[in-house]
Amino acid sequence: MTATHGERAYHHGDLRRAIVATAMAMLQEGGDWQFTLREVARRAGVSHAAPYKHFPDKAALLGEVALTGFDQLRLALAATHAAASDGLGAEFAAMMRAYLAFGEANPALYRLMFGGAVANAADIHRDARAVGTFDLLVDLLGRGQAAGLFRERPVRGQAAACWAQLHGLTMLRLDGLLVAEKVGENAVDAALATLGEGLFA
Amino acid sequence: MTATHGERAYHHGDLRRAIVATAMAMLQEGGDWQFTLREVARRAGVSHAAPYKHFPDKAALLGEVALTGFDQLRLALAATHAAASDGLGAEFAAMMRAYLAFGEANPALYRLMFGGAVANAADIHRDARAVGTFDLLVDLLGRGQAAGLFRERPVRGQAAACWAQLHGLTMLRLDGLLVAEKVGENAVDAALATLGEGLFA
DNA sequence: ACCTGAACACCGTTCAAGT
DNA sequence: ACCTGAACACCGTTCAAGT
Repeated sequence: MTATHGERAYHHGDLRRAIVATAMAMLQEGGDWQFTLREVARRAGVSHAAPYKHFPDKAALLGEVALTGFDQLRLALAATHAAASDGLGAEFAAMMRAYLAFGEANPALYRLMFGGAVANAADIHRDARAVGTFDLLVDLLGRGQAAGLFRERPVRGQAAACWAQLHGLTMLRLDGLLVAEKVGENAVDAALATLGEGLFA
Repeated sequence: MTATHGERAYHHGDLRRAIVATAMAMLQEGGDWQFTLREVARRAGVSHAAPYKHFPDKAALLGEVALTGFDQLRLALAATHAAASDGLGAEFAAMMRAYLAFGEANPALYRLMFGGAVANAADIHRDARAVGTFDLLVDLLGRGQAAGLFRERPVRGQAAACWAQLHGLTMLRLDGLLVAEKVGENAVDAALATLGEGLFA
């Protein structure tokens, strides 16, 4: 009411952002990424038709949420870079841990990001916000090779190996397939050790 | 009509199997695993309520289909074992290739198997039909270690590393994230090479 | 024993109409 | 410009009723 003169922008100013935020919140609560567009609208306090003024369809909202997830993942990985002062080996280990921690902390969001249900998955993943995540790996491996820490191999291939290992571990764990009884204790650590033996010079 | 005396077992004998087969066929056609229970019934030539006489709900059918997929995957991997006569190295390479080929040939089915939409994913993946797939890897790595081909490490940890790498590569490729422009040519081969450098003695 | 048809509560999406 | 309410075509699921 202190704004220009009583105008309240109809609803609350930025419904688009509110919808994305609501969807993100719902992903955290239920472990399921299968939220419903109508419930998002309900929780945002608008009619079920309102979201269509901001997104062409549900898949588009899923895509926007996925990109927000990539933003968070990229920032989480970049933070380990900023905090690393014990050398490249420690920085590498911290990045691996940060990736796995993100998947464990955001299971539904992670599934959504890679689940193929988003609109034009190919386009989403070509987006700079998603590609940037991969580039952090490429950069780190490149610096590691220059320092003699990693074997000299095509760096994007090494990055693909790291990414696939991290992604595979994350997904298998979300599916409950890395339980100790089947795969042994500390399967994740063992798998990362094997990856390391292939990377370190 | 040559059967006992004109009785045709009402529909066609084994609706349960027909439903699973129809669902599998639909997975192959559309690249999408989001088939609808009503359409499965339609294509099987029964009412939309009929499947409920054989499955408690849709998730149960998804689970049955997923297990059928694990049967196929396990058989595909076991076939490489039977055909291998050029030593363990070749057998290992053949198994890696067979796994990746399965994912590429059955994208929707593969997504369903690991997508978390099935009923009680944890139970499904504890099923012998699914665990057997992993055991093939464990067995091969065990024989390889005994022969001095692979480094001596806890074999289930090595198997987890292989599985995660294969699973990650399969999923990332299904998502279109391993395109050459971003990750370099032959990213899959490069990633497998890095895995090999961590495994081979 | 196995299947059908109508019914219920829900979706995603569209569109004329409201402010 | 932004949102609502009713409407349409679809789902998953249930249940009395048919053969």
